Amino acid sequence: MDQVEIFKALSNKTRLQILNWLKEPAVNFPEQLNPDFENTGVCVGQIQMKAGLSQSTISEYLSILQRANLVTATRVGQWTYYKRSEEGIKMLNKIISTEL
Amino acid sequence: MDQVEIFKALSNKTRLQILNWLKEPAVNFPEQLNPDFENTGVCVGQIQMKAGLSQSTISEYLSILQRANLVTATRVGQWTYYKRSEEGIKMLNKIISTEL
DNA sequence: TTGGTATATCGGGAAAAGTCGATATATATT
DNA sequence: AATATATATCGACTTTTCCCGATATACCAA
Repeated sequence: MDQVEIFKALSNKTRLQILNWLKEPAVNFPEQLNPDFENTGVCVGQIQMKAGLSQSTISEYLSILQRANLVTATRVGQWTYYKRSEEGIKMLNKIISTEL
Repeated sequence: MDQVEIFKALSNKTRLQILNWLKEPAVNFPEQLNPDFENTGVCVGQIQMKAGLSQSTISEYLSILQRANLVTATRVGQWTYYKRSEEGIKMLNKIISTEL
């Protein structure tokens, strides 16, 4: 993954917020229906409602974050659950402290 | 300073390269004339030549990096010397490990 | 299989970023 | 004061990003 792409993914207020919200799903998405969402993540619709942007935009943003390895996606039935990729974020930390 | 602006500053290959080159000025800018450049930094012209983009573009890029607190500038005579702001970069590390 | 819901993808218009050449400004030299 | 050099700023054009609505796809339930 290209460093530039990672930083581009982070160059947007909404995408940074999403990453932050996913730190504490239970706090930020109290209306979550999926009982296992702490493990699986939060579905697109919930994130979209909280962000207040269109469905297509949020879907797009989530895939940008995914391509940058900042989140992972799990499809369960008709829902796609997204959660932070702590591994990818750790990698980013390493990049910044060594390569930057 | 807005986080988004910092990440935008880093979302460009040339700007990332500049930041890297400035880690080792003596290695990357051997034709440097200023005898004190290890302290003061490297002047715009040298960076421009190495990057191979126009003078105006590099001047612009350096001020983008400066606004993001990733480099500092010192004017000496007709030259402006730029160097990494290790402090700003440390701050970025903190942002990423705590706020992201 | 028909319809309903969740997400992804496509096409597009507006705004921002990339990049240039030309010009302006600041400084130094004569 | 006149000229030369280094850098900054301006105006313009192209490419990319932002964000939308419309449509397609995937899955589920009756």
